[in-house]
Amino acid sequence: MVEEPGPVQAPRGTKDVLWPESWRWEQVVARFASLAERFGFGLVLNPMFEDVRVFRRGIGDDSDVVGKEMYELTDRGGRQLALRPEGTASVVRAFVQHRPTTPWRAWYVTPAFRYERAAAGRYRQHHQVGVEALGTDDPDLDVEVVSLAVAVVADLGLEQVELAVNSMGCSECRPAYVVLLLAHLRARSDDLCDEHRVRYQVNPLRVLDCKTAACRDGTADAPRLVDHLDAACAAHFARVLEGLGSLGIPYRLEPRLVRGFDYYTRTTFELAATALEAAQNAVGGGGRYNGLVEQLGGPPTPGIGFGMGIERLLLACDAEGVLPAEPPAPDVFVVDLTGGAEARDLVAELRRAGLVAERAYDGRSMKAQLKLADRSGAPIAVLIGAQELRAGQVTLRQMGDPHGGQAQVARAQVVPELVCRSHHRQAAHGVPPVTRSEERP
RNA sequence: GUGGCCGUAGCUCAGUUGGUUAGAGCGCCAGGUUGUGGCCCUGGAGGUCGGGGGUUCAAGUCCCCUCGGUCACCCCA
Repeated sequence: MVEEPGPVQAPRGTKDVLWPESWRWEQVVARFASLAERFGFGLVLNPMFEDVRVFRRGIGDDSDVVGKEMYELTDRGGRQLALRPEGTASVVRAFVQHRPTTPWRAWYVTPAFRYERAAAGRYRQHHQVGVEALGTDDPDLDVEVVSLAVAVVADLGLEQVELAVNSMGCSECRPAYVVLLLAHLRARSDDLCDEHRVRYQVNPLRVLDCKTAACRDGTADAPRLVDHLDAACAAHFARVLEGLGSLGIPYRLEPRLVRGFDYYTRTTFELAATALEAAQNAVGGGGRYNGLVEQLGGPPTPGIGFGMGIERLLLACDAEGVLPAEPPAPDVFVVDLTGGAEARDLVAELRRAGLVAERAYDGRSMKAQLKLADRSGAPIAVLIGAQELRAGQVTLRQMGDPHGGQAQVARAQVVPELVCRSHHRQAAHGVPPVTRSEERP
């Protein structure tokens, strides 16, 4: 086997996220964690690969994700494994295995792997944050879960996001509806798009979701699932919509919304970023899955959850010009003209005192070091030259000040002085300093 | 997985009907200023022209394959 020469690059559909772009990822995860925990969800960590049956039984063998997009592998012990293509099935598997007391609310952040043609906003390894809530069918919980998803996008600063909701019914009422739908599709099959004209029986619900003009037309007067829910599902859905209305959450009732996983029952929803031009504008989606726990070998247990794609959330932020990469600047930059030992010791002291301290290396010229200090964004530079060293002092230089204000400070006073200045600056920016007892008269 | 478009410096891009040592801006490094950043000036480093094969006296340019990106379909985050 002869290897290709030249550098090796990240596999197709994967990417490296470098600083400062990765700072935005930290923001998304931190803000999501904060909100989810405010809603009572606790972090759950799952393996990135599972027994392949977790996904076959959970998501459904006929779904595209399981049928043709899974990364499957056999390990050295002959186990049939798969990289997780989404989050829910693994979390539910963990629920069945550990049986935490219900209602059990868990949030997660995880990579997800799907073998598909890569494009903007569509990766072979993407990343999701999400939640799952198991143990109650109360429609008020549906409202909480949807409102959490809406709160997350709002917290990022996104405004152009639309919420679509639907009800998929349940195993009682959906089959009867599918019969009605099939009858309609059979009668109108000539009007459907090329693919669905011959394949509408395979997954009739999916035809409703088809974007082609033909299928749109051919299903315009098709029976709607929301009109054929049984009494219990209809009451549940009505309560969900009432709750959304009561909380002032705008939504669009979307009877054609059909999601790709087989486990959904009753409430389903999707968040679409309308600022995104590309087809990949779904930033999140989820719904209820009242039969999933049983399918994975647990007791009958209702559940609901959603997942959101970090890459797509960030693309949407780009499109709306929110959440720019603005990692905080260091508190101080140490410029040392005496060989570097002074900088070495001072940054160590400053960091022990809790400040973010930077410095230059390789004995660069003062001009070069100040240039780095400027670029770092640090508000203050500490200058240490031969004069300062002799006098036991340092020079504090105000960066960003066109007049370049400078002051001499005794070497022994540098750390407390800079800690003090840092606290004042944070207070001025509305960030509570670590200690503020001195502000009480 | 199917079809279209695109791959030239770290980034954004020029590069004529194939024709000498492949360019610009920004960024980076150094100097102008033997202790002062941003602005300016000068200089410098940096390129397997995505990779491989072919056509040709000659390929960044044409052809084939391949890898990657991207758009549509599909599917979804």
